[in-house]
Amino acid sequence: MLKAERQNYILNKLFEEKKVITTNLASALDVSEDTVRRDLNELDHKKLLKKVYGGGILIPEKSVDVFNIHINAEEQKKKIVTKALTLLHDGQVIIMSGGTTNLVFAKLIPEDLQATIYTYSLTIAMQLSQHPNIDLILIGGKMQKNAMVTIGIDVIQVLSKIKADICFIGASSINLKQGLTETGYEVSIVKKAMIESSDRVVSMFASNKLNTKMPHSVCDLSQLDTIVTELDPDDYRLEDYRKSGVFVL
Amino acid sequence: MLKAERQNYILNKLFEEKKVITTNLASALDVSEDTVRRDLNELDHKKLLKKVYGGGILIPEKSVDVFNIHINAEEQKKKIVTKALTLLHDGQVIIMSGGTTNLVFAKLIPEDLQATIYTYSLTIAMQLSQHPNIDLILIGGKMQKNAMVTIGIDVIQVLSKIKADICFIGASSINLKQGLTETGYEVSIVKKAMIESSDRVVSMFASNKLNTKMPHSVCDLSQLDTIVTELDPDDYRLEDYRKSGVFVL
DNA sequence: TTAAATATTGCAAATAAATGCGATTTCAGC
DNA sequence: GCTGAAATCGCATTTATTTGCAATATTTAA
Repeated sequence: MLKAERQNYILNKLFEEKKVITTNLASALDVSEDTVRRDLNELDHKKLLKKVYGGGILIPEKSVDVFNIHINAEEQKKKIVTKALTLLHDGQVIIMSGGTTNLVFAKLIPEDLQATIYTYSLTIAMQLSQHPNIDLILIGGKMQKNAMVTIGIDVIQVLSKIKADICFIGASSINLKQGLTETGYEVSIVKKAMIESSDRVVSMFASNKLNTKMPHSVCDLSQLDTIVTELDPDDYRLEDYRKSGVFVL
Repeated sequence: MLKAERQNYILNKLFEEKKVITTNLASALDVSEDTVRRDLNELDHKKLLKKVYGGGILIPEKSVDVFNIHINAEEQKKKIVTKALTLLHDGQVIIMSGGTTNLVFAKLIPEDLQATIYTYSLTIAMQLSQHPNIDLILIGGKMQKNAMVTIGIDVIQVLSKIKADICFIGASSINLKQGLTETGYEVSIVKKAMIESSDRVVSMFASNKLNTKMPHSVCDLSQLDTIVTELDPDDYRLEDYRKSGVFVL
């Protein structure tokens, strides 16, 4: 029997029975336990099973990964969004875009805030569903899969009917001349609509987004009311933005 | 029994019952209490549970982590939904309700299926966003927070405009006289709308839902085309359902 | 085809892990 | 602070794994 055959047998057995036992395999395959262990080690190394003391088990589901959202530079983001918490008040109608910065923001929204929040981001909606006092409306539409947000005409339509007090908008890129810009066309359109529907527009982003540019325009700097970064508002890198009239938090 | 299996058992028990008792586990697993304690210590150390005097409990923050979805009796559900996979075909327009059974279904939908899927469940939408060939539309509306689904007039309105080939509908309860019934009024309304919009109605559920009843009616048995349980279609417990004309898979 | 290089396998000894038991300590609740 | 239940500790036993090594088998290149 070929080694490959043997390993196939082991994997089949594993799928059938959810586990394999070293000693059983050894006698079933009529090879020594050492050989079986070596096979198990190889398969484990190839991530085809998980070797455990006494045998092997199925690899713990990898498809649940969708729900395992990784937040880059979480500490920095916490610093940013904490500043923005002061902008929240009871009774507000709020629109939130997607992105992990907004997700961190959502996590830190105080338990007792009573507000209505619209979002088209699935992750943000899931996070906010933890807040008992928030009236949460998820804006539906076609899913933009990688970003876990809805996009398209349906989203625009809903947004056009809202009148919000404030919106929190993530940013791919910002610079003095073009203002906010986005990688994707569809997202840029949705963000435009968000801005249209909001009395006050707040954008939160890390300072490395400053003075960068993406293909699709969202809005001028003049349409932003407040920007929030991890920098001190007096930082020289923000000077030009302050001068342009936007409030720097 | 492998140590890994045992620890899995403990974790499952924990998610199901929110706590585990050392002595109970010892007798259920037929090992000494010391072994159980050692397992609990390991799991505690891996932050998979919190060991307390007398047993273990869910980790306080983990249990409120919205993104950590626990699927009860996953194996049973896999068995159910695997049967239903045969109902899928390229080009279909599909509506899916929420629930963990449908979530398991979503996970098992083949990579290469080309279809349009409508859902108002955030978890299902997130799961399906893994599938490159599925056109995914999330139906927006007010969030029903505990279930992670949208509900209300907006959902009904969108559903009323769809014409789907097939819908997959979870079930809280089913019995011969009242048909499908639900715990919540709002969800029952949404499910009614789903059924209205679909040519074919499929309900998947575990056999323990058979012959139970909840306050809010969804539909008669006659409106269901197919039901899928983990039982053999010939099982005597399904006999009356078969006789009523519904197809039992 | 043959010889050297390489890979696979089984064995034995050494090592490590898992488990249960008794003695002792800690804990929760009165 | 007392008491019984639960946890910890140390230890012995069992069981599984690792490692080095030698015997085969398989591949590679001349």
